[in-house]
Amino acid sequence: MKLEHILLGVLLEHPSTGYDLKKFLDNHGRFMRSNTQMSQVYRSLGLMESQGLVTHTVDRRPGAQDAKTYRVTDEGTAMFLDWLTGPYTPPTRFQDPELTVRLSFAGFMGREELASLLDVEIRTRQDEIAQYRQRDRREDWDPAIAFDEELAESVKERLHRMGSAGMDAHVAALTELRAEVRAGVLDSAPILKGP
Amino acid sequence: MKLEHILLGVLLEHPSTGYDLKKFLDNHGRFMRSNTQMSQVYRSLGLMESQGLVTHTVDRRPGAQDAKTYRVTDEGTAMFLDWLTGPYTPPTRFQDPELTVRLSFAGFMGREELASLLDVEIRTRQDEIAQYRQRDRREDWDPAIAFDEELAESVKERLHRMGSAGMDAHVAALTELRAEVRAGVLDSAPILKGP
DNA sequence: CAAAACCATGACACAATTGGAATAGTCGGG
DNA sequence: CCCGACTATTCCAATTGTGTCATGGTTTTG
Repeated sequence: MKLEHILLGVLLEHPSTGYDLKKFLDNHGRFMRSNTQMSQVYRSLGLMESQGLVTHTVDRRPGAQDAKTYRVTDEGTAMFLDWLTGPYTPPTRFQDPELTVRLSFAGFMGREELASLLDVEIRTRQDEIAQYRQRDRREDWDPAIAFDEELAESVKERLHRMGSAGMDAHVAALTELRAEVRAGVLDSAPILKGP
Repeated sequence: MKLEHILLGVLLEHPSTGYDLKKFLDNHGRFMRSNTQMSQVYRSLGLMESQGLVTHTVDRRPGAQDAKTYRVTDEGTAMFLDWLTGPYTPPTRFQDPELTVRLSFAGFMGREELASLLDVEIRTRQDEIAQYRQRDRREDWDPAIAFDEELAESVKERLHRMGSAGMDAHVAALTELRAEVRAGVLDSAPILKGP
């Protein structure tokens, strides 16, 4: 996951200062990325500005330090959209934030794009489930130092169950979402926007 | 997650070649780390060897490329154990592999160590749950480009539910495991090792 | 009132990691 | 005969991680 993409997406929703972005990453955005430092945010922002992806305007705060509000340029928007709707290669670990990040910016996608993104993910994980359905241990080892085999076995067993259950839940939730989106694609155009 | 630690742990269970390690990371170890490249494995191995954490013996394969079998040295073992039983700082994202990796090597830990590792994780996540129990949206924005608000909302809603449910399941599973381990601590010493 | 926490930016630096491509050769199977 | 598995290694650019230093105002809270 590139920090760049996250930042662009957030800035597209509303222009912010570096500090705001950092706060976002610590709160709402905490599922997108672990442990982001201030310096990373500022560095990334500076870099992106030098590449013409964002610009800033100075926000004078009388008595306090000036704040810089960043917004995305047209090139930045293009680059973000290219990434967002571009090819998605599911990471090995389904828990990795790749998909979550993209889904967080679903508002910038078309429904078909979203649907096909979900399809790719779901297919991938279903294949994995099929492939690794049965817990395939590898028995043969001889650890060189003290090793509590009983403990190791029971922890691994549970880890495996946690993983499987997690993957199942993941697929189930995405499948539901996909169904919703598919339904939306078919009859959302004529649907009115609510009360 | 340092690749180094994973590699040391795996090598402690049984000596392997770089190629074997890569295969492990793609199969059994796929929950520990995404998309590991050959080059990373070999580089890491080389580095560790230069630091005296591992050594290799050449495994001559007549006609084909020699294979190098790596094993962990005493320093390597010490360093691994230091890390494994050392302080654990839960990452922001509970889905991050930090804990999984440590748990995968539970066989090298004592039961008390394992129990306290679990305690740290469980406490951390419970606090997070308490803190972010209610979905706190941030309504105020004005996206600069086309934005499907309805879609965004429904995806975010589901993402949030997936996250919460995942976290709950995580905590529940770890709590069960902890209970097992605690029970084990109390009456495992006198327990006999089986038939 | 004093300490802590929040608001705000940004340079600099080094280590470490990532992701990818390129290179080279054997062996077994279809 | 071609392809995939097996085995190893090197190089590079780009990112990340982490941390430090520097600066100084405002708000909350004990």
